[in-house]
Amino acid sequence: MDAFYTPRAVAERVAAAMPEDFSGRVLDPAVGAGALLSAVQERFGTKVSLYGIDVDATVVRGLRRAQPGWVISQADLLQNKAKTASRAWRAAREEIAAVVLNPPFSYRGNGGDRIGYKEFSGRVAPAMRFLVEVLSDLEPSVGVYAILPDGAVDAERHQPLWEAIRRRYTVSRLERFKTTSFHGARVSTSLVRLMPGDSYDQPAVIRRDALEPSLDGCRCVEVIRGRVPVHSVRATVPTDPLPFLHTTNLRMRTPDMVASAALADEGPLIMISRVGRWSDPTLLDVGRAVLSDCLVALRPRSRTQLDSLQGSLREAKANFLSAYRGTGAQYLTLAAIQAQLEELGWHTHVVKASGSVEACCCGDSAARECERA
DNA sequence: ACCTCGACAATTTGGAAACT
DNA sequence: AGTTTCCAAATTGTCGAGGT
Repeated sequence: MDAFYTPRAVAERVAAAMPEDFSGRVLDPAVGAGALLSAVQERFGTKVSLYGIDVDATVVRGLRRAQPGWVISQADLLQNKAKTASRAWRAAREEIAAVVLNPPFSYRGNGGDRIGYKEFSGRVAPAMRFLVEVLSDLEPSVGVYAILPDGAVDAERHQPLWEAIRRRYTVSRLERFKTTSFHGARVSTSLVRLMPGDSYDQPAVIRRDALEPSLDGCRCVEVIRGRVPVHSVRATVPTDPLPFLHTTNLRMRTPDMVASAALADEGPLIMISRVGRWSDPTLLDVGRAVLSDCLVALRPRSRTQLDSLQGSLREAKANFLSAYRGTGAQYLTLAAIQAQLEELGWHTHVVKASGSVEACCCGDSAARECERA
């Protein structure tokens, strides 16, 4: 299990987020060195009683010695039996005012544990599993204050779970911490508050499929996620070489690698970086090239559209900048790219990399425009 | 001869307490 | 702080056995 304990400065922000007149029981189910509870104690003094749980027996022993006034239990929060048997958890079930939480983030890839919470069921990152453990068994009257990796907050596959949580809690992201806030790691995290009571009066996110398609002339654009990882290009010498384009080439302009023509996409393409940071869209105006899996290419239908698409992208720069998400490296999902483009009045059509150019996806009247263009 | 199902392979896609 | 690499689950494609 990872042990990235909460730095003092972060813990203080968590305590500061709690209401001024707060009092009652506070539980930290992943207490570690006790930084969060210490900060709460410093702010609220004798108005609070403090409970902690940790899986690490050494940590628990140390904390019990250092804080004789706290109730500290040793248990694995993800083991139902051990959890429910622990003194701290039982006390919290009886009555709890607030839960403070800095769960383990440790996670790579798209996996995670399959969990259920109310109407949600699916795979989630460990941090979310910790949060759900709390929510499914405890009813903190004031709320939950959790430090979560941005990936857990923003990941597409966690949205149905957040939806289920929002039905019962008002969820707010109170603060984004600096990526350097945790010692020995660079990670994007946020302070998220869950207050009992649903948050459905908050402005809902506009769903893409709820938007009216704009049919004023053809504004079709194909969205292509590159499919070739850099390492696979380095490992092979193609017999039919075409330029290989990677995020590094967006600024350098001149491709410095080649890959097999079988993997190439037909131009003209406007390329944006899927992973990394937004840089001005780069136009590849002639011929074909192979796209790295860190790039997304936009392919409009005609030269006039090419210009107007570039204009749209320039205009929407700020929106694209804020659409990048992630705990570590920032990235755009295909859905996020589509949402941005649709907002600008483009019809998007995700097509496979190195496939053939597909038929126009507009409505009938606009399709005729396309053919003329 | 044709359809269905399931195992396995290949590709696609989101994502990373990362890397430089 | 900005960026690079490439992983692993999810999804899609395919192939053959067995049923109709």
